[in-house]
Amino acid sequence: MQQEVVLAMLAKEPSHGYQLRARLQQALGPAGDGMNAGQIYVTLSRLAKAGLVTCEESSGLPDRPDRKVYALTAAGQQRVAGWIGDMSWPGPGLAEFHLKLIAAAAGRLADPLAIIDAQRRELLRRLREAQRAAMAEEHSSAGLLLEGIVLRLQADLHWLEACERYWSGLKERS
Amino acid sequence: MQQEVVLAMLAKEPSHGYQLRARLQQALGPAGDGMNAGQIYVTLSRLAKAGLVTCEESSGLPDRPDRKVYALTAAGQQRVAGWIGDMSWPGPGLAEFHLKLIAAAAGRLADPLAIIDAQRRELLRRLREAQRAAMAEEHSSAGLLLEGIVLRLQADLHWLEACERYWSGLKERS
DNA sequence: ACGGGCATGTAACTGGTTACATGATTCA
DNA sequence: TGAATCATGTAACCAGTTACATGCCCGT
Repeated sequence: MQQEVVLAMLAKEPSHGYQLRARLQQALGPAGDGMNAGQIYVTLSRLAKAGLVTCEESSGLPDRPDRKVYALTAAGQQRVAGWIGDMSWPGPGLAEFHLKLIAAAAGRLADPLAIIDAQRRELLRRLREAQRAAMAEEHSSAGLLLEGIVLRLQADLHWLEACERYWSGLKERS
Repeated sequence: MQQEVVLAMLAKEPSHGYQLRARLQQALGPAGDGMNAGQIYVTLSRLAKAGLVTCEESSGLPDRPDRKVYALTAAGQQRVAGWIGDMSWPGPGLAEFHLKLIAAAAGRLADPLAIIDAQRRELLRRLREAQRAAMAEEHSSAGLLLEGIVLRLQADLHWLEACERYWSGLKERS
């Protein structure tokens, strides 16, 4: 579980580990399977050690198990803000960007539509760059690879359109 | 640098580190930038420690710098074969699959067209699965994410077509 | 010969992943 | 009650990455 993702989930509100995990799975749906349960706690403890997160015993009910409530520190909030502003496209998967939008909207940190727009500009830039490189490498093996990269970028741009429709629909309904 | 990639480059013939790096960069072209030079040696030494690779001093010319020639062991060849046969689609990037085809063709380990075909079947299977899941999650945030996954899978399938054209062109010319 | 760049190699850091431990909750 | 499961937490492992060390090569 990437640290940024956990931080972003925490940006909405201080939570227990299982709450974070539940929200994560709800946001990702079936695409979010295959992640180890204990992973989130590893990440949380490392974030705490790095000072991005504080951890308090939830002393609400005396006989409850000793759960810990995690909350962002100032440094943590800063890192989340930086992450949201970072427009380098997440190669590995779309989930990261998707969670970024959700976190930005839930924590009222930024306007999802603005993020989508900035991301589109960045993606278009890369697309042009890849297309230019593909021209130069035509009919070589590297050119073939570039063709694939171009196709993926175009698919991602189409997905951004879908994101825009989704989030603008949510916005006008609020 | 993923270990499998280095092993695959080594499958063609025993080589020095810089030969591997050069071949890698030629195969990837501009898409292969941004990798640290020393990375390959880290990987090679770890592979040697794991017994997948042997390392001999190149005692060809006596006064040359003491380069090391790396070669696959039987276990290493087995791992490469397993990697080539593994049809789980490489999420992170297309480069891995691309290198797989190159390695298979160069080492005469498998027919690239057969790999492409098997990969297409697997991709189609995942596409159907994602589309079915997307139906169930319509208009939820998870559904949006699934839509993106579908678009990427379709793009990858189109790229496979391009791969097929490329490799079948190479084949008939040989 | 000397300085910069390059091929090579090594050590340490980081972060994701796995495996397992512990106590609580639920259900037969 | 006792087994199964779950929420939580910890320790260790592994691989990718970075930073740096070393020694050769080449141009001036």
